[in-house]
Order: sequence, then structure tokens, then C-alpha cells
Amino acid sequence: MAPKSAAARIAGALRSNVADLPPGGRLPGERDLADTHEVARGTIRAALAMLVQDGTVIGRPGRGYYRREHPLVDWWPLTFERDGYRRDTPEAGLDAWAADVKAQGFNPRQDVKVSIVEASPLIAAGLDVDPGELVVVRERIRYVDDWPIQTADSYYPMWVAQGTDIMRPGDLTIPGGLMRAAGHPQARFVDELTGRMASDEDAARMDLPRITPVFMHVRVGYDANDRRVRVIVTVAPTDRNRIMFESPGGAA
Amino acid sequence: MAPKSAAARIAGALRSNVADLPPGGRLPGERDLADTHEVARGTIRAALAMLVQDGTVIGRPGRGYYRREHPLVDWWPLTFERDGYRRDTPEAGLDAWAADVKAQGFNPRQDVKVSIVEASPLIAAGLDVDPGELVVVRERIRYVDDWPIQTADSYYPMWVAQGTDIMRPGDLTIPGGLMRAAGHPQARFVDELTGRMASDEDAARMDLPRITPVFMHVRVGYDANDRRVRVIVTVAPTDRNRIMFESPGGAA
DNA sequence: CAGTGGTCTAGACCACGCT
DNA sequence: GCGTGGTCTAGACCACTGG
Repeated sequence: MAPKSAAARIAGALRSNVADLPPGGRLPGERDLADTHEVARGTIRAALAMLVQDGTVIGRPGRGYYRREHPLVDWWPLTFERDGYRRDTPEAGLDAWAADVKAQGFNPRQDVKVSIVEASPLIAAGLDVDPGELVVVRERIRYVDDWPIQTADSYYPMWVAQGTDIMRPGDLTIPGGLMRAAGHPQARFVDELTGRMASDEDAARMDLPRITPVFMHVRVGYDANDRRVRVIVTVAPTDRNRIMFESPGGAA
Repeated sequence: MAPKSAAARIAGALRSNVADLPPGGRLPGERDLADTHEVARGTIRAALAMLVQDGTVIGRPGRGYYRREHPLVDWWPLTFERDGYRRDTPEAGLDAWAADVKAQGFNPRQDVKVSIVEASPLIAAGLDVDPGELVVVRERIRYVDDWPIQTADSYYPMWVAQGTDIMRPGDLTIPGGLMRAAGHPQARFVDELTGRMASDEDAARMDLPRITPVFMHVRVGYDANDRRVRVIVTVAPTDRNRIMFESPGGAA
């Protein structure tokens, strides 16, 4: 019924081979696979690309292809305050994301870099400032068991960040949250979720092959006066992250 | 700083060319582009693939590449009942999705096919039935302005669907919702969102190039007795869909 | 150093859309 | 029938990895 390409057929065969491998086990090299399947190397690469994309296999330049070791990490970007549901009072010293990861039995870590940059068009639109205006950014790379899982960059207008802990480098863990401590508790968020392929920058920060699809999550936070006080841009490769949420029933 | 590949460099150049094109305008063929940029056709294809992935351009087999005409369609999978926020009493004759699309000024349409199938492992896990057990599926293909936007397949256990409107073919528009009418109003949902590349099946149903990344949204619906009464699997290409939600503030 | 994946070339044949 | 994209081949050179 479905006329499969040679690459798709080989991808299926490789999938079985990978299943017989121990986690972390290595596949033969592209040239070997090309010989045994009697196709050109390009065809093998197309097949392997499919396995990389769905996370079956990890490609390491200069080393080879390996069976995936780590499972998908669940990410709950929505924080309800309903039914006593989940967090919102995360364990001391952990932000919501880190608390979630720890609850899944993994070990979270975040590298943080603070700097002052000119607002890109995306950020300017989110913060309602002029493009090129100076804003403060806290760039985070999040690791789970020392494996890069996602990047989360928070942008603040100067008038919010000035003279607060926001400008302090390092992985801050402030009870009640950074924004509340800075005097701008957030009243609501608007979230936008799009998808794309990993950019060169994503690839460099998270050590990804550029064929990986990623989620891009943009959250605009508003304070009680409906002023935009923060934009968070999270980039999460789909082969490492699963987004979860729960909602009350409706007519749908 | 960033050592770009030839394909990436050409992709950038093409991006400018596309911007000068009217929406729907056609690019030169791959062989022409290869000549003018003095590279092999494969390199041009790699560059074009980048533009297709981020939705700048639409590839039509046998015809050519065209500048994208239609904007991203917003999709709000979450239905709050707060602040008088949005829908949940959708316009008569429209489900929540169609009402959203119409509110954006577009024209929604859905093709529905009803059938009885054996539960796949994914569906069996979601409905808490045995794999291979017979379930009812309502397969929908959703169009916006006659452009395929997403597929949404709803699976029901037999004991839920038997003898109800669920088994009636066609695009049903039942005030209060199909589930309520069938005697199984849903108390809550658990949602899971993953990403992957379009499968052969996705490509066929929505006329996609297989290099398109897609969102896969799996929603499990529970009734008041916490029984699983429905699983909806939605596949939404990231180059046509943007997922939106809004949430109350927290400590995060 | 030899082996790996990453990229590119210059062809080729195919199925499909159009006229 | 001709042009289009989709796929595949059999090479090549590169940068990077590891021992």
C-alpha cells in the first residue's frame, strides 16, 4: 500500500537492529552499513537521519551512532493553582523546572550567564520595547544527568531588572521566585509554542545534530498592571523533551 | 564566528529572493538555482529544505517551490473556564477548533471518516484496553481555507461509542459536545505533546513533504468516574500551526 | 594515525503535473 | 513530451575523534 523508499525500508531494518543493542551500544559505521545493505552511503545517511529525528539513535560526529540511553524528560510549562495540583511551591532551592525533573528521578542542573544585549525584533515585540533597546538577559542551559536538554533565556526590560537580583549571575534559587523578589510578581502569562529545525546556535549550545526538530516556547509575563515584565524563550529538542499539561473538562 | 555550510549560505540568499516575491510566487527550479549558484543540485535541495522546514516556502512535487501564502494558524488546545476566557460555548454548529479558526478570520472545514479498527499499542495504552481490541475511530482531516492544517483522530472504546452519535459519519456539530450527548461528559484531560518528523501517513493525508516537523498531541479524556473514555491524536505540521495558551501567574 | 560523520559533486532514473 | 521535484549512486575532500 505504502510504496516505501529504500531509505525508509533500511530505516525499519536498522530500527530492529538498534532494539537488539544495549542502551548506549554502537551501530556499525555508515560505510559498513552501506556495504551490508548494498546501497550508497547517502541512502544510509538518510535512513540514519530518520532514526536520529525520532530519538531512536544519537549521532556523534567523529565517533559513530549509538542507541539512545536517556528517556524523554517531561516538561510541564503550565502552572495551575487548582485542585492542589502540582508545585507552585517548589522545593527550596529549585525552580519549577528543576523540581519537575527531580520528581522524575533525574538530576537537573542549569548553567546561567547574565548579560546586557540589544533587543532582537522577537524580544522587542514581546517586551513592548524598541528593537535595539538594551535589555537584560539571563541565558540558561539546562542539563538532566549532565545531558543538555533545553535552553531557556529570560529577557527583562531595564526598568524591571535594574538593581535587582535579576542581574546577579549564577543559578539563583530565590524562595517565591525571582520576579516576586524583584518587585514585579506576574499576574498572567501568554504562551506561544512553535516548532522548527534546530538552528546553528541551538546546535552549538546543546550539541545537537542540525536535523533535530525543536519546540520553541515563548512566554510573555505580565504584572498586575498588565505591563510586560519578562519574556522567556525556551528551545527544547523534541527528541529529549515531552511537554505535558492537564486541564479541566469542557465541551470539546 | 559561525562557519556556515554552502547550503546554509545559499539558504540565506534564497530567503532574500523569496522576500521579494509576491505571496504564492514561484522560485526557479532546482536545476536553474544550481546553475546560478554554481553548486550541485543536492546542495540546492539542502538549502531549499531549510526554507521548507521553517515555512518560508512550500514545495509542490512536479510543480516547483512557491512563496508561502497562508499565515500560521493559531491553535488553542486548552479550554479554561476562567475570566470568561474564550469559547467553551462555541458558536452553534462549530467545535472548539473550528470556532477558533473562524475567529481568526479563516474558513475551517473538516472531513470525517468513522470506522472500527484494532487498537494500536499507543491507543490501547491511552484507552486502557488490550492492543488489538476493537475501538471506534473518528478520523478527521482539518482544512483552513481548503488547505490541510492538521489531522485529529478520536478513539473511543466500544462501550462508550456503542449506539451513540459517535458512530454517525460526517462532521457532527452537537450542541454541548459529542461526549456529553453520548452520556460520558469528560471531567478532565491529560495532554502530552511531542514532536517528530512527518511520517509517510502524515505526508499522504496532508500533502506534506516528509521533511516537515510536526507536533503530535495526545489527549486522554476521563469521565467523572475517572474512566478513560476518549483519546484524541492530533498531528499538526509546525509550518502551519502555532499552539497558544494562557495561564495564571505563579512563582515561576 | 586511521576511522568517523559532515558536506559536496556530477551525474542518473523515476513518478508526477502540466500542456 | 517536457519540466518538475524525489531518490539514488559512486565517488571526493574536510574536520574532528580516538588511540
